[in-house]
Amino acid sequence: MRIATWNVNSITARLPRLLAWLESSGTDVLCLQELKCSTESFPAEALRELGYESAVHGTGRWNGVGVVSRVGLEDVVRGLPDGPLYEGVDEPRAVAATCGGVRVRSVYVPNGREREHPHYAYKLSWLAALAEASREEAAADPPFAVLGDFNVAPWDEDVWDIAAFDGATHVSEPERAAVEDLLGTGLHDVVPRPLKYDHPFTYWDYRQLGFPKNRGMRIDLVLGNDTFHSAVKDAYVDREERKGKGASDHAPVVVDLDH
DNA sequence: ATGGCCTGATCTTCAGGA
Repeated sequence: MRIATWNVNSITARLPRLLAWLESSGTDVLCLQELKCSTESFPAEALRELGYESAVHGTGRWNGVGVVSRVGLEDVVRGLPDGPLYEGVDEPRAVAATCGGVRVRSVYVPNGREREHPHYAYKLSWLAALAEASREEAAADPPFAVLGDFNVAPWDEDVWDIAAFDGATHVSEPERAAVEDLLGTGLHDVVPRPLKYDHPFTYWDYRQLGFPKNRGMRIDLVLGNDTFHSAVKDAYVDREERKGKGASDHAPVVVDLDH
C-alpha cells in the first residue's frame, strides 16, 4: 500500500496537478492539508471518477484537511476531541479514517506565527490535544499513523540554516518538546529519503528562489506506531511535484507499506 | 531544468502562510 501526505495549498488551485499526481504516483491513500475549501465545495466527484473516496473537514478560506482513498474509507472522525479553539473557533485541522486496515489521521498543525503571539500558545495546546487524541491508537496493535503538516522542524538539520531561524517559530524547544511528547505515545518518525541533495526537506518558500536554492524545511511528517513503522518498506519526498508552474510550496511525502 | 510569492476573499488590497 502506498500512503502519502501533501499540503496542497488550496485544493481548487491544485486540482489538475493533484489528479495527475494520484494517477502517476499510484497512491492508494492520500492525506491532504490546507484545502482552503468548505466540505461542500471539495471536488469529491472528480476524485470519485479516479476511484477515490473522500473524507473532508473544511470550512472555507483557511485550513481544511482530508483523506482520499481507493482502498476503502471507514470510521471517519472530524476534528480532535477536546481540541483547543482559536479566537472562539474550532478550526478544521484534523480528520481520521481507516483505509484498507490502516488508521490514518491527517493533521494541519497551527503555524504559531511568532513566539509571543497567541497563535503560538494555541499551537502548543493543539499539539498536546493531538497527543491525547492519538494515545490509544498509537499504543494499540493495528497500524496507525499521524501524517501531515506539523509546522515543526524536529531537528536543527531539518532547516536549511538553523542560524536563519534564531528566535523563530518551527524550531523552538517547546514546539519540539510537544512533538517529542506525541512520539512518546508510541509513534516513530518515518524519515523519508530525499531524491536530491542530502536532506529530505518537504517545504520550500515560494519567495527568494527558495526551491532552486534548496532553502527548505522538513515540517511534513509521518509518525507511525510500531505496527505501521515495522511495515515501512520505503519513504521519500517527491520533490518533482514542487517543480514548475502551479506547484504547492510543499512536496508530497510518500510511504510504501508492506501491508 | 527548478527561477526573484501564492491564494482566496473583506476582491485592485489584504491576511495568512512559515
